Amino acid sequence: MTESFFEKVYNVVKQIPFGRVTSYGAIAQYLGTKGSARMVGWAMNHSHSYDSGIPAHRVVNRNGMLTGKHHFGGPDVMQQLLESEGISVRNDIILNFSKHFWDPSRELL
DNA sequence: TGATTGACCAACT
DNA sequence: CAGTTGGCCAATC
Repeated sequence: MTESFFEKVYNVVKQIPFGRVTSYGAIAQYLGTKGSARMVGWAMNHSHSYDSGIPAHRVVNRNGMLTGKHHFGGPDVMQQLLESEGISVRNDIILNFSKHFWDPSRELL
């Protein structure tokens, strides 16, 4: 397997169930490197260049805040996508974030 | 080729 | 309690 770190990130993000969200740090922790959470965000930034089918909108920061909403082509696109999956977003923050939170290292194995 | 940055997180001061 | 620093990996300057 010659998959790079960000390729693994894409692999995990694709496995996020519908109506669920996760955090950059959770993915990084699942990969075994919590410090590379920034890398996850970077990978998401170029996710469209690797595979357009990556639900990057399901990945937010630890606070459930839509930090990278501006990278979806619009400041409200990410929120609309999340609400479209039944996730309530208010003030760029996911409501009941813990409820929709999907931890790859816990649910996925 | 060395230095800087990046959609982060946790710990330390 | 708020601001700073360290850490991780890869890409860009």
